[in-house]
Amino acid sequence: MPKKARPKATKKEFILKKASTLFREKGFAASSMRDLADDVGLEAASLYNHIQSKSEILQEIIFKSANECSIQLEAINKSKISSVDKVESIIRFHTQMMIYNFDHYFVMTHEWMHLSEPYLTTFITQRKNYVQQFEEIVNKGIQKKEIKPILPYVFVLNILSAVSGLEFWHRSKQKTTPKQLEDNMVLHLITGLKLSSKK
Amino acid sequence: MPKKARPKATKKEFILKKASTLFREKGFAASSMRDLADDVGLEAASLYNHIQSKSEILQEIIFKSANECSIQLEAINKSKISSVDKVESIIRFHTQMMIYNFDHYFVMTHEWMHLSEPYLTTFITQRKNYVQQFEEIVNKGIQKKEIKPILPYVFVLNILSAVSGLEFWHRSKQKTTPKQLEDNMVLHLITGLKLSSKK
DNA sequence: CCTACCGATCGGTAGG
DNA sequence: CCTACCGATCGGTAGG
Repeated sequence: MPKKARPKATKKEFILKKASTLFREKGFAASSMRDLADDVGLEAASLYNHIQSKSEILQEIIFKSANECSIQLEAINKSKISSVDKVESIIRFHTQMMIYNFDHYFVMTHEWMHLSEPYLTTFITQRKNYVQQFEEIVNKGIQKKEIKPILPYVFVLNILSAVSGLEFWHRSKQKTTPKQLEDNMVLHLITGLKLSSKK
Repeated sequence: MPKKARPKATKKEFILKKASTLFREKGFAASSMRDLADDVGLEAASLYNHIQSKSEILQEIIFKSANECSIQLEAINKSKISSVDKVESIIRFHTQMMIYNFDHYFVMTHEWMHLSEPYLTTFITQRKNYVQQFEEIVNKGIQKKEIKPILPYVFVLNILSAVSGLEFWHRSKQKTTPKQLEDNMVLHLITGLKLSSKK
């Protein structure tokens, strides 16, 4: 018989999952540990056998998504495809994150400001690096005449926030498949709206 | 001598302005009335001579922006211009809202879920109508072959959330003029990213 | 994992 | 517009 079984990992993940849904719906500050305990099916005090603090929960939710984003961008950036195709890959990747890790992704994009130090600074730095790396891809595309001369950060921020706005879709009846959604995101954000470009 | 002077209107507006900045920075739930009182330069209790409750402040901030959006959309919709030009007008209008009424607009898009009833229901209904009206413009453009066959709500939500993502720009050094920003928003969201459309 | 409880802080009121 | 204060709720701990 081992000294300690460890069902904690599983239970902790369950708590994190419930917390990510709760934080998305009510926001971090308006969510109490008693709310969370109700969702999990425990008394509030019992949560502290699995997690250290309310802050820790937010940190784990946010950095799980943030690190995945960073890793994916790195991988896309290294691949030998055109700049436009890299941008397309990033749009598809973010759209998928939003669809399949909705709560985590949403909490990352909307609640990061409630991180405590030093995590807040870490996150801001990580995000800044992410945006710069993305901008660099756009810049190279402009130099190679693949991409029109647009302000790179406008394009980058438009994409990142357009994706996080898909919450509406997610809440709604989902009459569209994830694939359709992804294709339409690419269609709009890369080729624009106009049918003929006579102007 | 009149029975009552009325400096209240001015003071209340000052409180609302301070509150909109505070709510944008910390979120509604994490902002206390003591925080707000500090910013305004009063004791917390004294705020209640000018406003009725914390909820009321949020309501006034949000519906001021929401009503302005609804009125503007109505006006644009009635004007005799092409569908694409209507969409462009809406993009420019929202970008301007974000630039010049940053705090109010941001609080509307990020904190509306903290409205209490019946205001919450009113807001959700108003927003739904707004999106539907916008979608209708896109739909007509598709029928008239001005706009490519895209899912209208994808396009509409992309635009609305892209604008609210410009917070980053707003916080930054603003090396771009508002006019440049507006033009780039239109450039991206209407004509896309690609230089040549050979594909 | 629960009961019992802590000090701190919350939105808001009484009274002047 | 302030002092003084209210009941409620917060994140978290002690002890078993």
